[in-house]
Amino acid sequence: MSVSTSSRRLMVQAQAASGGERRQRRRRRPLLLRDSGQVGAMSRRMVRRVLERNIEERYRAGHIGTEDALHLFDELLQVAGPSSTRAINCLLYVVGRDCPALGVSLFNRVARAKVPPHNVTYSILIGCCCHAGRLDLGFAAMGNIIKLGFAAEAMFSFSHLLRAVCAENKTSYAMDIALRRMPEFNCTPNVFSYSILLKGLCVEKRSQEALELIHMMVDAGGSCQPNVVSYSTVVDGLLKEGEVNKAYSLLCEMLHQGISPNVVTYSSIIFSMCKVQAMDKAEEVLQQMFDTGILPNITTYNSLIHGYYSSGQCEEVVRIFKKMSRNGVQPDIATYNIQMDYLCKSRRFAEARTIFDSMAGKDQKPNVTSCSILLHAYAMEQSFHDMHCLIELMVENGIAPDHSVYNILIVVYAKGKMVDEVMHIFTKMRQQGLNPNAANYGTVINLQYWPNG
DNA sequence: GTAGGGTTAG
Repeated sequence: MSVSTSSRRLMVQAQAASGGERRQRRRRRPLLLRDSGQVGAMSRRMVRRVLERNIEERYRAGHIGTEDALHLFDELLQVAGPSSTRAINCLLYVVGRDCPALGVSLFNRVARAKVPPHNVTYSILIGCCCHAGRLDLGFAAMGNIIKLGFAAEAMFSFSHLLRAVCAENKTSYAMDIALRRMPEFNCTPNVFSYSILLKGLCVEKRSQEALELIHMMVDAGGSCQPNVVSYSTVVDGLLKEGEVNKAYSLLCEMLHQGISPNVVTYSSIIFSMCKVQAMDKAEEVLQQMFDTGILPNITTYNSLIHGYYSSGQCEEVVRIFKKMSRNGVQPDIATYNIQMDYLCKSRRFAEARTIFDSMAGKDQKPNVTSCSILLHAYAMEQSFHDMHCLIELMVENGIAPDHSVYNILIVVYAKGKMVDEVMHIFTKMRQQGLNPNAANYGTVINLQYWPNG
């Protein structure tokens, strides 16, 4: 399957999403070439060089937004030549980061221009395909990389694919790609590739295999030794599966290798302790962090806040908030969501709504999780009017429903034996590119609802 | 241009 042909639908979607942006962009004056007469006066090559240098400098300084990148892309493509690859990569990366589907469509324009394909350009393209949920296009692009003879240097492209394959819970397949196929192309997996596999195994609750893989890395004794990310990933996986002793042994192995735990390692340990409401132990680890000069961040504090709420120790939550404030750590969206969830579970819906409404003012716009928490509360109360208003608010603010939101709606409709509505939810999910998950099917089965039964 | 920790549904 060729990328340019099979991504046509994606391009149409991207262009529709940008609201005919391209037409508007053409009408705007160029950012750098203020007078088209200048183009005639200066040589094409000189214009190109100025533009390329400007783009690269602004990119390095982090001064290019998506809109700017789109305008600069139009300008650069008019004069682009073989030297433009680096500047084009900067622009593709910026656009693809915000709107991956648009990144794919820009790549197709690059492919038609007189700019030779480059390994980095392809890796950005593959990243866009994967983020747009089009792994098929990502693999098609990898086919092109192999044909062009870039495979040996395609580490970044492989990383994108490995991550996307693992995200589909197909870590065994990702392992086959990394450990068998990549070496066949003389592309040896690096510590990033291994970390992706380790994380994939842990997510699939195969942390024992992750442990074996990390030991395999050590035993191989090559240049690809596990680092703090690899170890923290597996320690986290083991703890989440309740393998506390194995996690502790691995931490000792890490220290023995001369690798010190960092804020992520500590936060992961604190999270596991909070999860089982071992708050005293979590506080001991927190103190150990301070003693070793590693400062907790908002993720660390959120675990503690959640732990104290779950164990009904609200006064301790107040203490943690004060401690956070003293240490200059601001609450983030997850903090507010944890608070809202606690309030909703205590049936204090109005207070939860107050937090929800105040979030935007605190520069923390509610996300799909915030909406899901509130929607669930309304569903429990059978407040259909509030549910309806909240869904409208989500649409207005461009917050796409996720599995959780749909599940709440499935429960509501299934409880009311509203067969057509339940089927409609499943259809809507698929239209949005969301496959109903085990929880969604489980909901229907648990409610003894069966469309043809 | 690639990797790790926290919040929601059943």
